[in-house]
Amino acid sequence: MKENKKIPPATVKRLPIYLQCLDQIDPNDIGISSKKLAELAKVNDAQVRRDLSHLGTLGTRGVGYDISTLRNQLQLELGLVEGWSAVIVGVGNLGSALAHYGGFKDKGFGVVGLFDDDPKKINSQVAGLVIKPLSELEDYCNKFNVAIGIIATPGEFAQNVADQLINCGVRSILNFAPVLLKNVKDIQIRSVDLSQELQILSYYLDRPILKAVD
Amino acid sequence: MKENKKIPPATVKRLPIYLQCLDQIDPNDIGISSKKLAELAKVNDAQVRRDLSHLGTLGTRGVGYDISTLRNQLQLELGLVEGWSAVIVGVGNLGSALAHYGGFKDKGFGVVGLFDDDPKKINSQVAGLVIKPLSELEDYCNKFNVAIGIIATPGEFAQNVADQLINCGVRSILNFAPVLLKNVKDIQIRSVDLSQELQILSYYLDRPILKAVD
DNA sequence: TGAAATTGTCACAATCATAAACCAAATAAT
DNA sequence: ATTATTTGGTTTATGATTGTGACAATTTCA
Repeated sequence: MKENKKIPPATVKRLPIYLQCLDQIDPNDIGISSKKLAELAKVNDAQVRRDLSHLGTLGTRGVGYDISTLRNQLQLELGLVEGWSAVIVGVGNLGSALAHYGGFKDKGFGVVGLFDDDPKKINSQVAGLVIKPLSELEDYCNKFNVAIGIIATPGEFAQNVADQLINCGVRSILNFAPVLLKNVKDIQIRSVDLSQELQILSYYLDRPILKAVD
Repeated sequence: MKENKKIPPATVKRLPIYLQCLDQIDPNDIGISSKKLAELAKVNDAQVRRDLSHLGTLGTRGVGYDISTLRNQLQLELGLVEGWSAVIVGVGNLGSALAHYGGFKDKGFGVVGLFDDDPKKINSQVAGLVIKPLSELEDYCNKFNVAIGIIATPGEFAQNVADQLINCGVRSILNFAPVLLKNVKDIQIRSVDLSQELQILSYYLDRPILKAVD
């Protein structure tokens, strides 16, 4: 399949999973079959082949996929080689946890700034970064060319923070506040609502026969 | 639509959103139309009506939905009135943040225990709870009839912890560790992988024309 | 009574997952 | 070297799930 074609959203969501699976296999292995990868990723093997075919012709018939080629291609397709910079706004418990989270750096993201408007927090350090007031957000975003804003404020401030981020040129937002942010053209927003996840689990708790998805 | 029928997963995922939207509207309002609710939830209004029709005939033609009835029905359907108990395993930065997170209690979930095997953490307090070693997990689960386990350990321990939780009778798991947990029959598992969310955003950063979904 | 508002539901279109059929490459056997 | 076999990529087909437009049915209000 051609590489310039649009990749279906359902596939995009699985690409990071495949990447994760590659990190879990024996580092001595040099190749992997779609069947094996499907097993690790817990999806159908036909799905794996089809998903990967969107990235170009990566596999070798009769052999499988070369692991390092596959990893490179996944990273390339996902833009993980771009070294995107991120800021975290709201340095409470969750924001602080996110600042310490090593998984971001591993995947090529750099948290370059922490912001909070609580005077008690400003100028204190978390995870090696000094917390700044939001008034300095714009300078930071320009200086570091920040592409991603992570919102970990209480719900009531989230929309305002999002507006400010967008205003500063941030094009993608990962929102942990329990509110639905306004949709803005050309701005990517993903929300993670911890309590919603529990609620979905709760639904299926009452109905043990059914299976949750996604 | 009949109430005993299976609700499509895509709908189940939206029910908590509708509930969230109800909390955002003027407390003096007594009713709401599908159009208004759709606007708040950022979905199509036909979708709202169809989703809600799965809960029974709640609305009144020509009028709309009674807010308190709707809220009650959503809470009932999602099992939020059951008062499920949860434990958090892994009290690092993220686990600690989750322990402090108020959104769980608001929705009827109670965090009744924190567990960690780091000797330095055991017996210290976080969010009013004393951290216990995993050896006490089973007693706790029996005593409090724990239904939900929240895993916030590093990836390498997650599968082991999940096995232990299941062994202790926990039927639902919310996993924050960056690993895919084994699928077990009759056990509900949802995973939230922070770095994966960023990776999906990253894909669309390179392609500003497309829009991320979900 | 008639017009406006709004629901519940059907029908259709789009997306998606899975299975099947087919084809290409590599390896093993002769 | 040739052929058979295995592996697996690619394409097509099929069925399931999902989202959305349309509209009859019901209620309110003037």
